[in-house]
Amino acid sequence: MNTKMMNIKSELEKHGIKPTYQRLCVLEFIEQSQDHPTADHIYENLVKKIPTMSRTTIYNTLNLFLEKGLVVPLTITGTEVRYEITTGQHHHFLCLKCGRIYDVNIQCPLSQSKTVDGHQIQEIHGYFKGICKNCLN
Amino acid sequence: MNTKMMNIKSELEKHGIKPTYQRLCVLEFIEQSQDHPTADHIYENLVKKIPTMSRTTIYNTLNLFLEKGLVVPLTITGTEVRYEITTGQHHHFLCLKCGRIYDVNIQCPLSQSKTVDGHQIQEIHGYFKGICKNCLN
DNA sequence: TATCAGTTTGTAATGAATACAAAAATGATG
DNA sequence: CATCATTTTTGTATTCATTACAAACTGATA
Ligand SMILES: [Mn+2]
Ligand SMILES: [Mn+2]
Ligand SMILES: [Zn+2]
Ligand SMILES: [Zn+2]
Repeated sequence: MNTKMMNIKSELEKHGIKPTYQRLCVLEFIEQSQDHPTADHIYENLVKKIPTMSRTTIYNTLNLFLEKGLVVPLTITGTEVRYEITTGQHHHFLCLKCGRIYDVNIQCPLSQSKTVDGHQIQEIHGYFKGICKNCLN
Repeated sequence: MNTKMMNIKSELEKHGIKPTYQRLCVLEFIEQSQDHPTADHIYENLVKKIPTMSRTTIYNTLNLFLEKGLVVPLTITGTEVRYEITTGQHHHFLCLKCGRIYDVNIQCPLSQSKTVDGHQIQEIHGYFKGICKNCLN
C-alpha cells in the first residue's frame, strides 16, 4: 500500500471505521473527485477495479461515512444525493444547463452561527442555481 | 366564487394560466399551507374535496406553476420536493427530528447578487438543518 | 478447527416522479 | 344545437434512486 492509501487508511481509523478494501476505495474516490459524485458515479468507477463491487456496499459505506461525519450530503439537484469530503464551509452552484456543481467560496456571515430563531444548527447549505460561466458562452 | 377564490383566479390569469378548478384548488392549498407541502400532501388534502383528483394532475399543475414562476421548489430534505409560493427571499430550517420546515428570515448579503464567480444566478437557497426549538425540550 | 461478529453481495421492495394514451371538458364556429 | 379541434384531466405503466433483507464471505479469536 502506497503512502496515499496509508493516509486514507488512517483517516478511516481516526473516525472509528474499520478500513476494508472497499471503504478505502470509496473514500479515495470521493477525495480525488472534483465533482461531488453520486452513489452511482462511485459505483460505476469502482466496479472497473473491483468487479464484485455491489451498489449496496456503496450505499452502506456512504451511510456509514455520513454517521461518522466523514462526508457531507448535498441535496442540491433534488433528484439524487451528491457527496463530498467534510472540509471547510463553502457553498455550491448548480448549472441548470450542464449539471456541473461548482464550489463557491464566499464569506457567509452565518457560517459560525450555532442557532437561528432558537433552532440548533447542525448543517448549513448554500445552494445557487443558474447558468455557469462556461455555458454562458 | 368568494373573494379569496377570485384573488387566486386572477393570480393564475396574471401568470398566463387558465384558471381551472383543479388549479385553483392547488394554488389555494399551497397559499394557505404553512409547512411547504409535497405533491402528496396536496393530493391527500384535495382528494377529499375532489374525489376524482389524480396525482398526475398535481404533478402537472406543480410543473406548470414552476414554469410560470408561481411556486418555488425546495430540495431541502433530499427525498422529495417541497413547494412554496414565490415570495420575498428567505431561508429554511429543517428539523432532523420532527421533519418540520421553518421559514428563516435573515438578511442574507448574497440575496441581491446576480452572479457568483462569473456564474449567472437564477435561484438562491439557504438550508439549515438541525434540531428545532420545539424538539430541543 | 469451530465459532462468531462484522462485512459484502444479490435480489426484492419502496416510493417519488415521469411517460403515455384514453377520457372528459372546453370553446369556437356554423 | 351539432360538430370538431384543443386543452385538461385521469389512470396505468414505467423509471430510477434508495432501502430492506437475507445469504455468503472474511478474519479474528478460543
Ligand atoms: Mn463542495
Ligand atoms: Mn418558506
Ligand atoms: Zn454549465
Ligand atoms: Zn423539530
